Amino acid sequence: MPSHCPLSKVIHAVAAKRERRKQARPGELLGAALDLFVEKGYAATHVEEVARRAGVSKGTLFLYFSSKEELFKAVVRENISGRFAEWSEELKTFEGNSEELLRYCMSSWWERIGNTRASGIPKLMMSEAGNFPELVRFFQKEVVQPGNDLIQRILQRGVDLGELRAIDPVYGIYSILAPMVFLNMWKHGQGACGAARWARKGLYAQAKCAGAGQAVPASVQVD
Amino acid sequence: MPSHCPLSKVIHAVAAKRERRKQARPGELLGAALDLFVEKGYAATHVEEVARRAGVSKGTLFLYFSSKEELFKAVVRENISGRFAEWSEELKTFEGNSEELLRYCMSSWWERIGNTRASGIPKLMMSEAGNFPELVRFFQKEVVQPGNDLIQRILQRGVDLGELRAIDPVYGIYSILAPMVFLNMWKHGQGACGAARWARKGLYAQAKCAGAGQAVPASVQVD
DNA sequence: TACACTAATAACCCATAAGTCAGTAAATTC
DNA sequence: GAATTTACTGACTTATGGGTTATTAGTGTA
Repeated sequence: MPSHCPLSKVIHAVAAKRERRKQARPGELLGAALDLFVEKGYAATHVEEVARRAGVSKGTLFLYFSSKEELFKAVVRENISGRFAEWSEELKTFEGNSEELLRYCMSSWWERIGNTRASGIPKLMMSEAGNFPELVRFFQKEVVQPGNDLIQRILQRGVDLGELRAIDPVYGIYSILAPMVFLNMWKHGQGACGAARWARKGLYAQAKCAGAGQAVPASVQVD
Repeated sequence: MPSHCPLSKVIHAVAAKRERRKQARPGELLGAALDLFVEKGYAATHVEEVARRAGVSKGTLFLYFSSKEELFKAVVRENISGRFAEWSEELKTFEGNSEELLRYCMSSWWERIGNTRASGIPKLMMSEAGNFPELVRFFQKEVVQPGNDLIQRILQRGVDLGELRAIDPVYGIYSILAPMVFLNMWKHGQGACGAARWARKGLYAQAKCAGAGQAVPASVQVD
């Protein structure tokens, strides 16, 4: 390469010139943010890195999201709580008995959240909640509470149809959520630490023992 | 309070004057560090706060520990890996059958680690390992590997005495560790996030189902 | 009381990362 | 094609936190 042609110039020539794509930016930023939050956690993810991965500058990120916290909330809404309305609608019009409905809900949870990048978010919340109380409040209000309500409606529907006995609703919610949350923690804990690897076979056996093996589709590859 | 007597002077008078206690410092610093690491995680714990809680300045902390990383390693050695030698000795001289030995080991693990502040460390490692690979290497070498070896020796002893069949050692180690690690994650995940609270009853049932209910003393209060 | 030794401190340095803003250039309008 | 709008940038500010060091002061000895 001739000396009058510095490397930076070449790189600059290759790199895309600055484009104006107002429509696409938020989605690209949310995608990059989800990747990094799940991979490194909330505190360890830096907004500048998110911006870089989305192909924009840090300033541009703050043009679309007013703070790191708002960025995270938007990620959660896009990937988790935003899905609840859809489910709620499906529940209203579902034809079929309670067993079918429960199977359907578990399957679609797995397809839409459990088996996607978004499944790292609950693990992140459990790991870092102690340091970010505002995020806990948000997550509780936006995810935990609506999720509980949804399950409770499913159970109530079963009771009303005479298909389920009138079990303590709290216990019913636990019974459904425990294996789901558990599988999630499991999935995202394993790579993190050698200690987790100890527990693989044993924990999977426990999950199956508690019924998760049936509830979650066969496509679940815990290993 | 008269104006010639500023508050800072009063506080200074009440605060202990700077004492020279070379013997006591390391222990006090390690204690404070353990508290904060378990409560807030590795990254979110600041050395200055550790020093303050131990009643010294930040400079003094670095007099006894060369870096934050060394401080953390010392905490792990003091509270976890340091105990292994003791156990190893006990194992050599233990009189009794394998069932008694296993029960004894589980009980003493619970007393010395599982039911103490130190039990938060494995949870911390699983949460933050992704961001601190050097700590993972350390933990693997100093805790995971020796722990595995210890259990394997116990199992081998049982096989040699004709009390246990020659099970796949990897599987044997899993079977013993899984419920222990699991209970630990459980214990330290619950306070952190609302999501954890979903799983309480369900997970405890699973732990019991996998045998942890027997292995761990009745004093275990998961709630 | 004087002196030597060293535990302890507080002010400092430096790197990092969240958030800001004045300026730049791509689109759009006339 | 000149004027206007606005998506975008990168250098800046500010705060924080790990680590260093010159100085202070407690303690033991003569």
